[in-house]
Amino acid sequence: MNLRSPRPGRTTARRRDQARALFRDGILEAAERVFAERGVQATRIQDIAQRARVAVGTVYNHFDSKDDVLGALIDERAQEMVACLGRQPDDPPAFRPAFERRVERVLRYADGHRGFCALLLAHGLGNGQPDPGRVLNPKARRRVEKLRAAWLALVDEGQADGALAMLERNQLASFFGGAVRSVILSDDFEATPSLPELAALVARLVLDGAATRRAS
Amino acid sequence: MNLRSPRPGRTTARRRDQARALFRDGILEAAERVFAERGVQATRIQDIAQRARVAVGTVYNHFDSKDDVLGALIDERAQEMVACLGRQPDDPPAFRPAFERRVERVLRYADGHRGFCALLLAHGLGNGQPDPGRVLNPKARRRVEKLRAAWLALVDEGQADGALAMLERNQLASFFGGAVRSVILSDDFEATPSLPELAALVARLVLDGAATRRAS
Amino acid sequence: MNLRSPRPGRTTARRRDQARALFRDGILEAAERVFAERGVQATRIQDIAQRARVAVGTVYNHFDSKDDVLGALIDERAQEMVACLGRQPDDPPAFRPAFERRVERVLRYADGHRGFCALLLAHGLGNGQPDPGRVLNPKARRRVEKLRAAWLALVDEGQADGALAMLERNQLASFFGGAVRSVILSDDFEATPSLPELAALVARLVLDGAATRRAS
Amino acid sequence: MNLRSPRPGRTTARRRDQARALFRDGILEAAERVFAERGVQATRIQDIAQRARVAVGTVYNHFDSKDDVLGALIDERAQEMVACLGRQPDDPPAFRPAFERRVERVLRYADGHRGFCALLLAHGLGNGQPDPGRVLNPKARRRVEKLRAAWLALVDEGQADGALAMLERNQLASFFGGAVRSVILSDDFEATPSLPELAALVARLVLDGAATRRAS
DNA sequence: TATGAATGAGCATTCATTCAT
DNA sequence: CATGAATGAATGCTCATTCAT
Repeated sequence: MNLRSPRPGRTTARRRDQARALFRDGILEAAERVFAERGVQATRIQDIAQRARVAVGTVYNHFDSKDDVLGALIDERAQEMVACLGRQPDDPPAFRPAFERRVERVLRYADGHRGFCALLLAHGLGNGQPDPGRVLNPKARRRVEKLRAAWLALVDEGQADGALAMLERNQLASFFGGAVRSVILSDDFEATPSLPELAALVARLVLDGAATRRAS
Repeated sequence: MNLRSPRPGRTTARRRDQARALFRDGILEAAERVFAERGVQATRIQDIAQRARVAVGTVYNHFDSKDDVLGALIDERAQEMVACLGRQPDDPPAFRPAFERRVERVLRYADGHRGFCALLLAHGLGNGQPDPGRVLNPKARRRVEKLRAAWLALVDEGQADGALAMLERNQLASFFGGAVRSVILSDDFEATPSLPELAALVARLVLDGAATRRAS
Repeated sequence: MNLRSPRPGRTTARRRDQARALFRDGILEAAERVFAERGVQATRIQDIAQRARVAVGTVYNHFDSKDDVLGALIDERAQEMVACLGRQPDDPPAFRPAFERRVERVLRYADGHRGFCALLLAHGLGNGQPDPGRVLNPKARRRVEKLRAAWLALVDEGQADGALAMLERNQLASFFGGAVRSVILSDDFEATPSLPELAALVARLVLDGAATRRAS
Repeated sequence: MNLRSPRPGRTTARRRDQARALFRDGILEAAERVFAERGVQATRIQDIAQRARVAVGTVYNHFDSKDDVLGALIDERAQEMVACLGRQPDDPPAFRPAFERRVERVLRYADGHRGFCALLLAHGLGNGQPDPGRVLNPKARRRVEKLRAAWLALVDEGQADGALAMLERNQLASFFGGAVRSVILSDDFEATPSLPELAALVARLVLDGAATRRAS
């Protein structure tokens, strides 16, 4: 029963795994685009397959179901966004400039994945609220908790630093996430030349508010 | 063929119109709930009909299609929200307290229609951004422009008053809308005892920011 | 239980019957038009009602069902066509000129009811064949047997007269009916100025054939 | 993503195409029967699928819609009927015997597809008249123009040959088509033993008429 | 009796998923 | 493993018929 194909050598196996990964990534990338264009529910597996230049069956060779594709996509992308949001070694020590840098990284990431971010944030994922409309299955929802946690960690850091008012941390996290979401979704986002400037704007709005600064 | 029996008296006609309106409102209310629970796409006409204790065909006697139900719902509810957002005669003259009052009205409205607000805002309608995922048809999208306009009007008022910084008005409108959305969607929303307090929180965050106020 | 409305006098009753008949005829006339325009199956009761400027329920006050409307229509119109087809007192005694007169009457009738004739004949009713497609219910089919019988009677008469070859009578009846049907449905029918000429053409084709007459 | 496995060999591809064609033909054949039995409008896609021993979805893998099935059916069958109607190499040179042969071929074809012919001719397609009742969509109607053209060509041929009287060609084509239709639909059609005899009858009726031949 | 809104069975069509090749 | 046609449950919408007014 096992005579037919001698166990492939390491090299062969690795090559095969690479091929698998290529297919998988291709499908995810295609899914990201089509989801962004048409919306999750309106996207048919066939659309994803076509965009990935792959047969329908192939999608099912790599994912269990349509929901699984979405789950994997969120999983992967959320992880990347969490990385952007986290403090990095060369970030300035003070909260505010570090905050700007982190927001800037998020914006830069969103620049290449606006479609995904639109979806992710439109579903309330950007700030951890419940998912209105249950578009996501429970599995996928659990996966975005990491993102919510990242926002909370940021808030905690700011409060520990003394830079943020001691308001309820969930409220603050939502407020921050919502502000970033607003900017990403704004029509100006694509047109704006400078990401650092945009990050500074977010920081100013979020930290100092929109009111005119009282003299004195 | 024009042998019609004498047209029904005014009273009869009025009563019939009232019955019509009752059915229509019942369907809309049912739709609002089911949409909120299951999401627009996942909601079947039959679900709406069942919830409204009405036959499927009856839904189609009052609306052209599923999309039309959503459109009418948005139309009606958006109008109400716009009314909340507008300045009213007995609002205080100064911008900030008036702003709090207006936000409070929005929150109070959202309290009874959280499902709708979740949907409306989840689709980016709260601040006029493009609709990621095309869940709404163009007709419905046009209808929420009124809501966007209401936010813009509020911003303009604040800037004219000198209370708001002269930042880009679209950005500010998005920022305000996003903040309110965050609060409404937050888990704490239902638990919170006092709407005025919540409105004050929103106003503080949005106008003064989340940073600790520097002494001096 | 019967005190309420004293039995109406004869005059009242007659007037009411007249009104009933008006409604009934109006509906039938409307049905004839709509059936002809859209086809039987594609016609909705509501279409008939609208055309008759009557409520849907009214149609059901006069007919049992959609099929019943069609049945009554066929019944009435077939009777009229049978009358056209029958020999009348002032028809010439010889078969051929009488035949022309009878065909002319049919054509004249069809001129005002082309829609009905198209339908009737399209369903094989003009010459008694079975109804391909079972568009008609058995009841209605039985009703058009009268029309088939009229054609057969005409054939019998011709054969008794010695004017028609002794071919199978059903075949001949179908042949005659088909020829008339062809003319009625032809695009030229409406354009043709003279009905007698057209009747003569039918007679010539049907009796003498389309071949060039051999000199001799 | 273009990592396709080597495309299947020619043999495989051909076999697959054959399978496709088998399904398609099976569906068309099933449709022909069910359409004939129940009528086009009364036939549900599910009926066709069941008769073809195929799933509903499979019908839609081969055709766009119910109308498309009818269109394809007409397209295919009309083409075959046109072939029967056309002059063939070994047809006798003289018009009348050739005409008989051609009619005989049509009758022979109709013998195996009486259902289709009933439908086709019931819709006035046998001789090009307008379609009473709009049962066919425009696409399908265009497809039967070929059949009408074939009848017209036959008439032209006969007139050029001097065998047919110089009556209006459309009228003659309708007359010929109607006569053949009458025979096919007649109850005797199935019972008749000899197709050549039937063809001769049609020819006699159509060319020489039904009148008794006057002695000299 | 006329009216017209309510009803719900019925049907065309879609699309996630399977599986033979 | 890739492929893509087959599958059939699911769903939006229609329309003949009923019935309270």
